[in-house]
Amino acid sequence: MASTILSSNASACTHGFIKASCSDCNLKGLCLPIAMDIGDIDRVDKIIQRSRPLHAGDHLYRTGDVFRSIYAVRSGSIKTYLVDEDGIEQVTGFFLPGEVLGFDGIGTHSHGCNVLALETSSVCEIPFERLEELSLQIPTLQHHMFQLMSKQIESDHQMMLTLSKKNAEGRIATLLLSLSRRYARRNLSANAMRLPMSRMDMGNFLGLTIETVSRTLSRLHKEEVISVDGREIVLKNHERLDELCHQLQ
Amino acid sequence: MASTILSSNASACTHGFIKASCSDCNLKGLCLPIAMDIGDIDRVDKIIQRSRPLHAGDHLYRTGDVFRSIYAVRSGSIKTYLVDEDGIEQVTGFFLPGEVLGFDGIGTHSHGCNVLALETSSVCEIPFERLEELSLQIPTLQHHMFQLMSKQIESDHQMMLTLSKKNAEGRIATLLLSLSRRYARRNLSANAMRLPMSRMDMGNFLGLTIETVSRTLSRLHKEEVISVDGREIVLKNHERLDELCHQLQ
DNA sequence: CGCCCCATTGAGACGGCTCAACTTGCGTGG
DNA sequence: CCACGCAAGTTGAGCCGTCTCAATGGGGCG
Repeated sequence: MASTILSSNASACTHGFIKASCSDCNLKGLCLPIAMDIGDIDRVDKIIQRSRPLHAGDHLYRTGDVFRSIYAVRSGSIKTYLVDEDGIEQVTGFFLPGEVLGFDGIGTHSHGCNVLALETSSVCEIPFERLEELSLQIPTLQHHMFQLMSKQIESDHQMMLTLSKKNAEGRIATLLLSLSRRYARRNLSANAMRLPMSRMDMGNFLGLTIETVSRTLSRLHKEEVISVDGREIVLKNHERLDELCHQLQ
Repeated sequence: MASTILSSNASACTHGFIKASCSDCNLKGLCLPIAMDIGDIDRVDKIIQRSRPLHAGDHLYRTGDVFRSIYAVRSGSIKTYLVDEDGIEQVTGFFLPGEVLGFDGIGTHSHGCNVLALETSSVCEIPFERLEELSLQIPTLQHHMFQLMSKQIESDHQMMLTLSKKNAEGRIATLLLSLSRRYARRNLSANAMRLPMSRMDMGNFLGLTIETVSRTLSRLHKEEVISVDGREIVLKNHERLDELCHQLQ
């Protein structure tokens, strides 16, 4: 509950999408380089388009849409997912405020996945051609773009390890700790949180059925490692969760 | 067998690591942008370091090494893998001639994975700081870098789908078709190939045990979808492999 | 030859999936 | 206001695919 209040405060101050600017944004250390100087921040700020909020279930873009922009999440939460030829879906990531998405599709000029808001969310749209031009002029910005993409690749590789080697408990624990760390980075509680996604989305992302997700959360609750009430989660034993992360198969 | 000869010919003409240059290299359309003009290719060529070949089992770099360069494979084959705190390994990719690796570690300034030659291989080392400088001057080069990283991200996401949703046959079929397409791009046979990796590496990459890999290959052989003789593989029924790729769980 | 590594094959165990029943919360409409 | 339907989540029982453990075969090399 506490975290809900905090996060709606946080979004309140970024929701004013007429006046908002990067230099005022409390997320700027996350999506832009910390070391970037104020003049350069303003140059980036000028190309960014702040649109009205997305509602839960709204698509930001879909597979095959022309690639024009990347996006920074300002408030809410976003999931990205693939749909293959047979309609099989794979959730490929969850994105929280301060995180940047949309790097798929630079290669082919059309987006390679679907992107959807899990709750009311707002994003900053960054037209990619203009960002490229600016990156030619601002070396730290070019470097920052490489960094963001590099981190995405590293985290995708960690996910491959999770999917390939861990059992159900390890996968759930890994996701919970990842969310916890990402909330903490924004000075929100590392322990109490409201999950932005359904059991279905968690299971899909982690390669598990919703029944297994549900059973695993119940077991962790019974063992007092976490406490679960619907989407409200409290992490009660980080050490134990860490151990579970390294559990195999 | 035929493919072995072809590929050793291909490496013969790139192995001359004293005179080799990007403009002579028959892989240049793969690792450098096709549209790049000759003068710019020469500027890239000047910063590239061509070192002596790696032998099977040699590491190109290891987790924690200072990040200085990215690498283009000229001949042979390379695997990248993570090792987590408990020593669990996860193979995160195989790289063939013309493919570029090493994008991990831009963010943290130290490499996030281990990289090892599966057979005698040679690589072009591209010092990253100088590449960044050049990218500021050559817009197509900057764009190409973004494209390469974007494609890496997209293929990692496909891998997440494979690991999360497909059964053993689907995973094997997906890997075989991926290798086949990548050989074909270099004008090698799309059907007959020699696998560069052991069953162990295949299994590790695909989240399967070597026993399951072996059994699955044997079954596909018996059903005449492929023919297997150790590491020599012939794809005999691409359509059936395609079907298997979409098989679930 | 004997050793080691890699691969293959078989038998049994087990984790997560499938199917199914039930609960809970929420929005709609009588 | 309650009845109803619907979506999301929980829980149980049984099944199945892959893992584990173990034995065996073959190729390269000292």
